[in-house]
Amino acid sequence: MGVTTLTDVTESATTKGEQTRELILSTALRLFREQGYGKTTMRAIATEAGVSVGNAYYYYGSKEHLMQAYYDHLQVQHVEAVESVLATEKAFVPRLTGVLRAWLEVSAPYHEFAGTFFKTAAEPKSPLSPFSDQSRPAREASVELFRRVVEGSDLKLPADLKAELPELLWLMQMGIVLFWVHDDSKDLRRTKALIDRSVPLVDRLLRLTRIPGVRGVTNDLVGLIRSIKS
Amino acid sequence: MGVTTLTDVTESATTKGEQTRELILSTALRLFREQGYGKTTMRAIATEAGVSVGNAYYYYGSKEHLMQAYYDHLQVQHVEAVESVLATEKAFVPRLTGVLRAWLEVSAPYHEFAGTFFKTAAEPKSPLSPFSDQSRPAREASVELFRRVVEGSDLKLPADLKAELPELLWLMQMGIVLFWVHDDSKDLRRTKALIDRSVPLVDRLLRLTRIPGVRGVTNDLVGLIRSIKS
DNA sequence: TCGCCTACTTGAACATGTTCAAAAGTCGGT
DNA sequence: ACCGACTTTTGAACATGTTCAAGTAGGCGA
Repeated sequence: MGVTTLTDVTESATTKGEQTRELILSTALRLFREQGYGKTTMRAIATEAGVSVGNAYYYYGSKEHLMQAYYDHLQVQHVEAVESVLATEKAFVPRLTGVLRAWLEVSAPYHEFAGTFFKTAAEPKSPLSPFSDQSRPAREASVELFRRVVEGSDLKLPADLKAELPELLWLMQMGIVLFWVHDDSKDLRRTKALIDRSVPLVDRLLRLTRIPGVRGVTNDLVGLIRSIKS
Repeated sequence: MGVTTLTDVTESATTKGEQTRELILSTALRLFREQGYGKTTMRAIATEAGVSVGNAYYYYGSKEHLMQAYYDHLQVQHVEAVESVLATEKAFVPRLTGVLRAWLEVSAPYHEFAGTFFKTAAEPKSPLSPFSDQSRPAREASVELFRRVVEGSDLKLPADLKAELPELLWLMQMGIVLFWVHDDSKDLRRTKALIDRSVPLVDRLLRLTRIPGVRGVTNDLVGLIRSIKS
């Protein structure tokens, strides 16, 4: 009950129940897009889908669960959108930039109601929290994406740093998302600028780790990260 | 109406209205502490304070505004708690560590319901957002605190970096707070470890900026920050 | 004292997320 | 066809944040 999986919404259903479940979800996502999360009531979703309110709750434990499903949906779209970049670009900077920009494009239609999304995502106990158990699959899929960004690139790094880098890049993306949520500039100009300027900076930073004097700090950093994760 | 100031809750009121305002606030804060934010209803606050529900809304536009007031309260306590550290410690590492640990101590009683607080704080449009206009006074007071940490310390830094550093430290604190919110280890062991290990790391990083090869990256970073802020 | 204006207070009404006991449907076994 | 168990569906009821039209109080000028 309520265990959402990383599957496409458009997937065809088998049993009657699954059909209802997807009908409710797709209706909810449409209304979220059309009028925002806050203004979409559970009653509206139920009415629009032609079911009762209680029925929606039978399949989704809460309104937030519907948003969780939306988030998974986004994730899948992002992975799909990113394939061409990963296949084409080999240099680290355009590779990472491409992945981050792809996320921006996929998420753009939802920018307006993304604030509400992150509002609930920020709560530790919420299943929507990017650090929660429930979103582990989505998180791991995302980290895996950044692992591919690192692996397939021309970066030469000490092994220990290289191992932690995907998670650090994931964290960087969280930061960018946070910025994006607050960004109300025209065409998300500011977020795009942030990406385009911070990626080369990260690139330079990473290459600095070869300087002997920097190496000690890098080791400390890796040590800190590891101790935090355990 | 609703413009909360950075004053202590215990401040004595003059007019009848101000007395009511503070009665409502102190009652709310007490109930928040006793049973958590989520379980404290506006009706309970009103009843406990001996006023009507509508009266609470006359002074505080929403339940969130009451939390905003709580946040300001915390801020004041933190500044007070930090004075002795700033007066005593002169080296950068214990100075910053002391300030961050003081925050931890002041906030500890509220750790349990802090999650809910940050939930609403994460929403861009919320007045509680650390980036919002409404919390500008609190934010600036906090940045000012870190400016004093930097100014009074033995750090030798390039002027441009030194100018941006207080805001960067504020951002670092936001990160620590985020970690803290999710930290359910005994006695906040993990958050304490994070502080104790990351502060020396920051210290080493800052001192690295004297190395010529690192200087270029530092300049880039400062440039990025400045362009973002405008 | 009277009238009136502003500040304050009230509580019923409303909007919406959520629950739950009961009804309706489905399906395999006999 | 009927029974029984399980799944699905219903909608009224509930909890709680919020609004608002109406009432009350205090004070000030005439």
